Amino acid sequence: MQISSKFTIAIHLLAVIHYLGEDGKATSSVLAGSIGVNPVIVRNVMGNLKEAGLIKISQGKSGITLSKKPDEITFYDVYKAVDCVKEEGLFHFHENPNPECPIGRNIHTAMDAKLDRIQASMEAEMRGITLADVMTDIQNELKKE
Amino acid sequence: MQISSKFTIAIHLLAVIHYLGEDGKATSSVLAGSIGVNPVIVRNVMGNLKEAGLIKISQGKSGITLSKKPDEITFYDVYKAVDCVKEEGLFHFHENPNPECPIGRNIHTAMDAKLDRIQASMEAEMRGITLADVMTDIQNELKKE
DNA sequence: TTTTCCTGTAATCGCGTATATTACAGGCAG
DNA sequence: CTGCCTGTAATATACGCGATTACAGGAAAA
Repeated sequence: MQISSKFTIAIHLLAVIHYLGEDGKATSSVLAGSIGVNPVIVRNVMGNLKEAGLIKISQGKSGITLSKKPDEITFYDVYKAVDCVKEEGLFHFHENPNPECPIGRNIHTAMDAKLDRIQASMEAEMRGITLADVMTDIQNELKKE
Repeated sequence: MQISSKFTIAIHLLAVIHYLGEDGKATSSVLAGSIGVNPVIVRNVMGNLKEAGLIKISQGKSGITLSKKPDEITFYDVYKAVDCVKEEGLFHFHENPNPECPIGRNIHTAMDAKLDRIQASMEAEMRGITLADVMTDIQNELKKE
């Protein structure tokens, strides 16, 4: 099991948009070229990011730009925007525990809060990492070249 | 995307085994009945838990027992035992970023450590929760009935 | 030792989800 | 107006999860 690549695609997307800057020629085809996936996937992810208010899209001979500064865009924002993990939560609970069994009819109550805590801890870590951190690391790599 | 129910099945399994106790008639069929899944799934999960040294299995007219005390079995132990999340990590990275693009050829380096940190934070939380915590909550629920 | 039940495991099936791909309608910029 | 781009639907393919059947082998109990 893995979290859909839509998440890393979205971060990559934002990084390229920021790198190209205001006047940049960021289109779904250009972005798809850098990321190595189909342009339609990029357009879908772009749609998610737009709904979440992270980017601005203009049509025609366009130009896609960030709506916020890189240090205001957290991994959590992106993760929520692309909706990789559904409402039911990160953990798939087996659905038919036996209510005739003392464990079966209480296992859900006993575990739900604990699973939520685990997921919350992951999401908290995500709130502490921003697009700016990624850009810094990329620029450090580029200097080495 | 969700983490396979093998994880919650495994916890449920351990809870029933502990509840039935040493002389308990815990077999894959009995366990499957409480959990509400196919016995073969239970046997596979049992195999994982056995490899990880969490339970002892004897064949014939059997009896499955815990190898450790409930407060020595953490969620992390179980999660690792059932191998829900593969070696490549929790996040699925898009596989073909373009090396001709300055972002494309550095995005992996820039993100890997960050993704690991997120996963590590989740796993750390898991180390702090044990089977004993689950048993306590279940017993509290049973008292209410 | 024989019987009986249980585990271990392979093979197959159905289903849902991820990603790719094609196609086309609609919108904005030049 | 024209050309390029986005938005989105429809479809195809691949893969993983869980269900199910089937059977070989082993250990306990008689």
